[in-house]
Amino acid sequence: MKGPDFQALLNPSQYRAVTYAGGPLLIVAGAGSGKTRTLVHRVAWLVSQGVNPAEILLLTFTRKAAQEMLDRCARLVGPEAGKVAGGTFHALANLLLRRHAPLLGYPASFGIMDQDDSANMLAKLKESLPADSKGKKFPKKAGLYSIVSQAASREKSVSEIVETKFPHFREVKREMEELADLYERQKRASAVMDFDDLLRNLAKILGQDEETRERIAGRYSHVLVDEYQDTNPVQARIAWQLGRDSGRVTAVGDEAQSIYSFRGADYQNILNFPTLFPNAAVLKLEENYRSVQPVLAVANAVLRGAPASFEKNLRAVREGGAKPVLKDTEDVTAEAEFVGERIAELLGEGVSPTRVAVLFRASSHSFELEFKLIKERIPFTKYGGRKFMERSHVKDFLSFLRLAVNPRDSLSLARILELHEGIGSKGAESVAAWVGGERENFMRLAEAPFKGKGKSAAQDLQDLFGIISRDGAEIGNCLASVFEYYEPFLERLYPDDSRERRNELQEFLSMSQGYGSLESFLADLTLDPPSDQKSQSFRRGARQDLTLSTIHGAKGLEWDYVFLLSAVEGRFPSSYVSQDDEAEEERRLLYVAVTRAKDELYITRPLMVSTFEGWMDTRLNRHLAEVPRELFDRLGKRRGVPAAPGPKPSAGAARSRREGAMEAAPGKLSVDLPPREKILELRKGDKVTHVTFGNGVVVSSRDGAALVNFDSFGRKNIVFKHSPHCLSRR
DNA sequence: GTTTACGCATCCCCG
DNA sequence: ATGCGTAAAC
Repeated sequence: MKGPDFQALLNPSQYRAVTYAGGPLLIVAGAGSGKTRTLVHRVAWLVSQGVNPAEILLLTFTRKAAQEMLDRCARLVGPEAGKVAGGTFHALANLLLRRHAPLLGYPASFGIMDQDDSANMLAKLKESLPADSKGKKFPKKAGLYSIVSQAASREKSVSEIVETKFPHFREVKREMEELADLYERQKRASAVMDFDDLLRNLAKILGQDEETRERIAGRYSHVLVDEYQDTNPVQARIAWQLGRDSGRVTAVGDEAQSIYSFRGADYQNILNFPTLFPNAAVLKLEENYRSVQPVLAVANAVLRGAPASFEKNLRAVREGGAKPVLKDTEDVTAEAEFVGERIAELLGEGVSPTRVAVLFRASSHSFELEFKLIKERIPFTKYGGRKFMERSHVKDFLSFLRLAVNPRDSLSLARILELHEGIGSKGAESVAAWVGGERENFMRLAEAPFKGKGKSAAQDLQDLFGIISRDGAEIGNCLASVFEYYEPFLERLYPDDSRERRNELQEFLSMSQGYGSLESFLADLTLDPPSDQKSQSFRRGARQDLTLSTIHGAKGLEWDYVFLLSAVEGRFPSSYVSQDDEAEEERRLLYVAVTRAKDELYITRPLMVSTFEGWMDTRLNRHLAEVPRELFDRLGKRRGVPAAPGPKPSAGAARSRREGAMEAAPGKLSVDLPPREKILELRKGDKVTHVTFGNGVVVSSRDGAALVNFDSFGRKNIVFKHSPHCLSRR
């Protein structure tokens, strides 16, 4: 087969990597060095060399990334590239386990739990721990999940994780072990796997059954792994199990961009690649095509203080360009003003919104900006939220479907039962226990020990499941039946916005088009959840908008103009950071953020932020503080700025508090809290007026916020410490 | 003993 | 807005 002229399309180091014909290969690719390009061309090159595309396995971080790469491949070598097996480790595991899970005693129709499910199961199991552990300080459910999952994905014991990562929960180490044990058992009894199980169980099969391993590994003559720095030890093991026979393994990554340790990723993986695969070649890509030199200078300065690794030396190919701007603003409102204004300016100059992105550490950091953008009527799309699948009506709805596929899924059963009036957690538990994970029992649910008011649910449920868990039931019919059954619950549970929620559920009908089985539809929904529909303001054509994204969500992407919000201690790095390794991860995160920018980079720093304790002075992000000041253009360095002019109606209220401008230089700054009496002090029963909601009565209040029962809007929580003028006593 | 209602705190990144 | 813990209602 004749392929494209690779030599002409690539620089010499990329070309070497693309056409490397030996054994294991590690491509250490600095930010913007054409990593994806190289990987895409390598796949294309393999195909052009006559390798059967179906024998190429391309493992990526997200499903979308795989799809995009294969599309690009197809443009190089034709539709053949579509036969390449591409996807995430989890998707691969799902695929293989559907066939091989019975080796581990799982039915092929096992369910998949998302993080929320896992956390809920753990929280429920916590209740059943022996009595002597009651009263001790336990992690909350998110913490439970984090501990158990980190243990699984790092191949460590729960005790070890507690000792090293959660030392403050050392007293309940034994209980955590016990809990993890119960969790394993319940998952098995329910025939469900969590995200870690998918990987672990695949690794287990590949490890314990040599014949199966050889057969599976034999299917793939070439294995390529993208974003290798964000693999966890189990994933590295899988790569090894699949690739060690042929030795034809290519890993691509950049240890400086490893930002997923909270998920068990370990950048040691990439450092250890040459050990895992002896005689691996290590090739580096060090030319940066993306950013102008001044942006890269900041990026390199951020990395300077990092522990040594592969010693890359990133060189900017592009010359010229402006220094990144480091902008001090009074507070987050002023920050949003500044960013919003600058974006409006850019768009006014004719810059396409798709060339602009705003990045931040945490989703909530963009709230003020979202306000501002809506006010300015600038459409944006926010990435990084995955709320949709977490909404309770979505979980309710999916529980029906899961149960239809997998009658052993007692968690889903309990969730459904508890929807009904008169059935609470105890009632649900006793019914679930009666079913005992037996399909026959499940199919005659009406005979289960329902009590009191709950009895009326029994027959209806049995009828429903009689329809939807029949073999060969049409997906569309199943969805419609569940929809019909669930609709009355929507009305009862969410009287305020049942319409909207109904519409969201309706989306499932179209989403399910093209799926052959309910099982594969559910697996896809869990492994590749649709993003939050509500976060897309003005809901217009998909990729037309300005991008708002978490830094994590911006991984691998680039824009001409990049804004980074709130680069201050407590927000970024987040206040969670306590250990050195966590701080180092924040450094890499900053590096990722900075290297997303091609032409212009703006970093903003609100000098004050409000926390639950009140207004606090901020310090610059510690890693930015290490960067020589002369590498930045320092706009708005507030030296002797006069007091803000008189009381402006809106933002002025927050602003005028800070009369006597702050010096931006580091050091101790006086906390400039507003005089006490300026904050409205409210108590229960006070009559108030709100600019938007009109008259109401205070139900309860704490510092700077109040729950108010409005005459015509009902109950609302008003946080007025940011905007005191909104609410007044009458 | 269970369920439900209500007040209260919390709200980071993701397959 | 959502979820958790506690108090009132069933």
